[in-house]
Amino acid sequence: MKNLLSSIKISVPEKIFLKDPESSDLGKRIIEHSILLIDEIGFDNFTFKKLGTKIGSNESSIYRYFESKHKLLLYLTSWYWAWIEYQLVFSTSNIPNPEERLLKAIEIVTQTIKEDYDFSHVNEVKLNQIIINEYSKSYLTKEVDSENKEGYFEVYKRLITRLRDMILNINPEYKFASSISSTIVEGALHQHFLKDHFKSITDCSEKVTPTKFFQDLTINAIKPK
Amino acid sequence: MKNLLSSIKISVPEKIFLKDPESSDLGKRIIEHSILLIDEIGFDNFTFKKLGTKIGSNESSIYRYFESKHKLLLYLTSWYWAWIEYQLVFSTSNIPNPEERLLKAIEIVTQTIKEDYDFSHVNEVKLNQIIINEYSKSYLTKEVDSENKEGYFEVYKRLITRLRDMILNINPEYKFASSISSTIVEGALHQHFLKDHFKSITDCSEKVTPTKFFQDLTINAIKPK
DNA sequence: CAAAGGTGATAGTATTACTATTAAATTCGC
DNA sequence: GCGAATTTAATAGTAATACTATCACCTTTG
Repeated sequence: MKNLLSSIKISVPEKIFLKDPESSDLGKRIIEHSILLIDEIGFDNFTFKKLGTKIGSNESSIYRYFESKHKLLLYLTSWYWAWIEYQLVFSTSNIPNPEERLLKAIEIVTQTIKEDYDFSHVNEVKLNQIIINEYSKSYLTKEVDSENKEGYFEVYKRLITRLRDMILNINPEYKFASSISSTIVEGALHQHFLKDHFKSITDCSEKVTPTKFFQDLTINAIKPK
Repeated sequence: MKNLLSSIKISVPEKIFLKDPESSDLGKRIIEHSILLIDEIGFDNFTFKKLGTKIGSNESSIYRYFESKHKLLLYLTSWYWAWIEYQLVFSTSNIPNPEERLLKAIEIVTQTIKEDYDFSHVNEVKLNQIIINEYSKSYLTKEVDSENKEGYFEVYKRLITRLRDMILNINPEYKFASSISSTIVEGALHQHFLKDHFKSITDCSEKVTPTKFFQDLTINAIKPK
């Protein structure tokens, strides 16, 4: 898996960046260190000036790649979901049993990333933490609708659509296939957050994973009555 | 209901404010118009200066009530959840059947507020919209843990605990009572957001409510096998 | 070898999220 | 009803943010 992943290129909607960060050394350093810095100080406290200092480069140079820190967040989140989508497609394609396939898919979208896949300059463990802590901020804005039209959330929506199709494949009569899919993906991030900060309102922990919870929930919900 | 609600006082953790906004005319205007303004321009674009202009008062006067706009958001969200909790307790107390009671509780926490209850100076319809669009921002910060210790999220956690207890009352063996409760509350906000901005990944609409989805989901999940 | 593109350095702007100080208005205790 | 205390308003000021603009240098490429 590791080797295969290192050789493919994750593709992110082009309009998100001004200049493709994959196209230069500076661009890759921006991605690499923005992940480390956002994980460290949080997106709210993150600035291009601080990032410039970290990578020994200039604020103005970073603006040549991303027109704002918000666009950089959109880039990182799109990259993450594209990476998850790749894993999902790859690891479910050879499972013939629809229920088994769905369980695997739920595992992929709800698990904590524990291992750094060393996908070039991206630290996936820390990126996963950023998604848990900051993903909502990428769409909870007054500009969602226009940014959605620009296609900035395509990857995320496509991932949820794939999950939905696997559910409908098991039970085409289930009325809430889209809603349960979006609930699984968003809800898993939330449960991960709760187990780190609000333990009293989750059953999830190191032993009981969000994966188990959502697998159980989904199987019971979609079974024909 | 309306009359009853107008006569009780919703109580918010004291440490959230510097001076109780309920204690003065200016305080009430701050609450009233902050709801209108945040709903209008979004929390990110909201400033005390703009609010001051709206209410014909001064920025510095608002700082006497709240030490930051973040604290004001915590106040509004605590107020909202306390109000929901009150409705929950009130409207389930006389339902003897545990399953019926749970279904009612899910209805309360997942419904859209469509009617302005005219609870003094609070516009509940717009406050509900603010919760949908901004609630996550109140806890997705680097300061969650210390603010949690201060008790700023008590009301929210208590509400989820109440839901959990109703579920355990039906099936004490169900392993994920806390997780499903937090998923219902958070997930309902998310589904409301999706139906307004990302229609393709939800089944919810004007006709199919998040309430129906979560009632169906929960009943199937918690039934003893 | 010259032109083009990429990067770095510096400066500047409007706005934000506050703090501090003082003055004016209002309310309260007696 | 008056003086004291509290509340509010007005002004000014600060450090940081989220950029934009300009220019110089350095490298790559045709």
